[in-house]
Amino acid sequence: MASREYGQFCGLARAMEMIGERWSVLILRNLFAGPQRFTDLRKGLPAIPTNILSARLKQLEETGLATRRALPHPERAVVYELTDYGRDLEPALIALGRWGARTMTQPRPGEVVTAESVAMSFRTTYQPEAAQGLTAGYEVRMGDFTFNLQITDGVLAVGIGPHPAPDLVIERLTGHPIRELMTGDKTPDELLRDGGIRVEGDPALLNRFAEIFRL
Amino acid sequence: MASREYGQFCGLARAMEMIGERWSVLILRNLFAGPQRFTDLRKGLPAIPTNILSARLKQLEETGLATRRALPHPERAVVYELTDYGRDLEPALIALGRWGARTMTQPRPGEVVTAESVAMSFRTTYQPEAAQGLTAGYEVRMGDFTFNLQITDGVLAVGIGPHPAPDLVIERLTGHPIRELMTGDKTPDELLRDGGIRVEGDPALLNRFAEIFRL
DNA sequence: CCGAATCCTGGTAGATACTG
DNA sequence: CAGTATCTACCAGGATTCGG
Repeated sequence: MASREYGQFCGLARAMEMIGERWSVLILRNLFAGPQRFTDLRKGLPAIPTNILSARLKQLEETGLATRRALPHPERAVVYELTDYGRDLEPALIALGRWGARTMTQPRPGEVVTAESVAMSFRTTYQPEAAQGLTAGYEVRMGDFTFNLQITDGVLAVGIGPHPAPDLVIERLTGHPIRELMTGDKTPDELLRDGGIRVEGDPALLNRFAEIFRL
Repeated sequence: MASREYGQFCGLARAMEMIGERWSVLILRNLFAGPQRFTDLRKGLPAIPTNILSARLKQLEETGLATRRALPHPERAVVYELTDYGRDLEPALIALGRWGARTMTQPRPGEVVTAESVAMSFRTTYQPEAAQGLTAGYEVRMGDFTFNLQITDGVLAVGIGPHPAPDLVIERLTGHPIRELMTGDKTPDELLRDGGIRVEGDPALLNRFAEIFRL
């Protein structure tokens, strides 16, 4: 079941036996965006060899972190999705991602930005204290990617794709305004003035956004 | 620097590039117990090949998570210790260890219990809310291992070895009383009555202990 | 004795081709 | 679409050896 063992009776060792192999946590990260087909995972993990993806999915299923489900008839497709047990990894992955983000100044040559990694960065930068009691829906459009961020009574849910009923739409026009907003390099007003972003909806929610998602 | 890359501009991917190889996080876990010599690490990681330990330490040094330091003259020894950056991983490792501990009912055949893994389990089971404002020093003796747990204004520090001035000493006599205390399988009174443990010091702190460390 | 480096073997990952 | 098959390259495991 566990791939290779460490020989220690230790929670951390058990965790690493289950998710410590190459690619496992990135597959899990992508599954947090919702059920994914084999091909979706390939698209979101451009560098993964297909035999490895196969092997990892099999292992995640065996260890009870994900399930494999065949969609009903007309859609002849298979989807993988997290179990509750797999979903319980979220705090750990957020903590890891937050730690790893500290060395992320610029993309290295050859590095791509995927929708799932951006979705993850919304989770890692989320400041629950700054969103105390807030309920609001954001749609964030960044070139090819669109995200829906639903905050319900201070609890964040991130999805890929448009928001059905956003309170505020933030659209990237030029540069990296979302990142600048989250780092504090630029203020919302500056970005609106110099044309980096365009917004629709309640403008007060833009300032709130900059407080809630802090790098 | 990073061992093998994932080709994604993502904090989680960066983290896994730095600590995702086999044994890395267990080495880090052991370094949380304080500066360790090569031989200490070998003792705490009985199954690690020495060349791998060597290679990982070199990598941890290169990536800035640990430093290698030669002790001053009479002690001709080398110690490895965490940098601040390495220490920042603690929340992530705690979250991972807590998640992994859920499948830890019984040691599997061949699995050993090391002092560092027990020390880690005190960190993962620690409930800060239950220790609000508390300041107390515990010494926990479990057969070969002794731990010092210092809680200072609700903040926990775990060390291996005796406590210089404990407010309460908990000594294991038979069975697995500490685990039973932490799981709630037995109450402090039951354990005192049936002789599983012996305590010295403020007995009220024993009940507090059972609230603070919950599996 | 401590802290490794070296060597060999076997297993896991990477790249690509192929198939139900 | 969702994988399997095959081949190669690299990394981990285990034992031994070596220098300070």
